[in-house]
Amino acid sequence: MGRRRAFDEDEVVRAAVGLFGGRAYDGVSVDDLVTHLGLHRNSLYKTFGSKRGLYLVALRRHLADDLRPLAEKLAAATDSATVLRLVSSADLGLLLLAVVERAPADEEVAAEVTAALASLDQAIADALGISTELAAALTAAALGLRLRGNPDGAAVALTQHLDPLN
Amino acid sequence: MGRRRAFDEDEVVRAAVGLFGGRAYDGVSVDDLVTHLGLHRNSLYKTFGSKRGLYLVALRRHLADDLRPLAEKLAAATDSATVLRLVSSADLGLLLLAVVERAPADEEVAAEVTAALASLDQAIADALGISTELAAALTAAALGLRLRGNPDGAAVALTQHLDPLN
DNA sequence: ACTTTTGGGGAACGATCGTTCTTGACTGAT
DNA sequence: ATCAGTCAAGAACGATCGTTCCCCAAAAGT
Repeated sequence: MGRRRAFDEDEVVRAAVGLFGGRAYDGVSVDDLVTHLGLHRNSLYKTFGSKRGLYLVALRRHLADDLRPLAEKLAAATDSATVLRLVSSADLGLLLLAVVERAPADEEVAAEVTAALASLDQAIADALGISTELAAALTAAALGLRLRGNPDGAAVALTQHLDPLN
Repeated sequence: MGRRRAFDEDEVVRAAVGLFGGRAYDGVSVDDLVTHLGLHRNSLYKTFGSKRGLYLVALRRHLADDLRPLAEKLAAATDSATVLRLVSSADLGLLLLAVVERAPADEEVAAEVTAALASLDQAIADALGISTELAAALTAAALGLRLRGNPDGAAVALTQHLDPLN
């Protein structure tokens, strides 16, 4: 019973991932969300409870859609060059912003991204047969490269000076 | 002529570095600034023009006070382990936030942090006698470690698998 | 002593923030 | 045909945002 929704919840969440991944949490207003996601204010609050609620759903979706596939691709990697290339070129804008900007202010976000990064570390450690410490360092290095916009040759130069590791 | 200031501009800017380095730009309100910096609203606007003006001054001060000394310490470094340790343990909270959160929205901030990171790269390249590409990768890796809160053993594990480089 | 200049105190501005309310349109079940 | 329940449209809420105004206090120059 009742009227049918005029918006697709999946599309809305994906679009929210794009918006929140592009600028800071406080830089995205509810007006922005309503305008760009194509749903009404009421529907937003009915469906997600609050702006933060939508953000959390978008973050989890980002991790499920963009991070899990990355971890699966990493499982097939056999050297650190591939790992660095895969991680630093992945679409992880929202994760990066979440780590730097939201996690310090929102412990639910902090728990989410900590677990996500840990699973990334584990995937790398398993794929290359290395320690989780070293895997965590590789993840960190890749995120750092991503953060700097992958300066030309940096990733290549780094892997050229890394041991075969495994 | 005129009345003397009841606040120390240096102290105010340093305190602003601390505030802006602790949470996102939009997460620091003018009320927060006025309360924690110990100067009046009027004085803030008289002295710095706007919240953004104070932010820019604080950012430049952060780079001058915290990044330049780091570059000087780096000049004495002879191996990548020292570089990673120095950079990843430096107090670069504001720089990190600026890169991830403000630079995409404020091109003056973007120019500032790009130049700062480039000078860091150059200092590392000069100290170790390596290419700027590799130095940029080291900077990125150190920032990534810093971003993850320097997980135990990660930096050590990474350097153990790096060539002597030079 | 008087003027001039600058800084601090505090209220207030319009704009925008996230959120909620009211109303009416739509649709499936009775 | 009627009812119950969901959604959309849009105005409006109080709170907070960055910024400005007015007034008086304090100190330097004449």
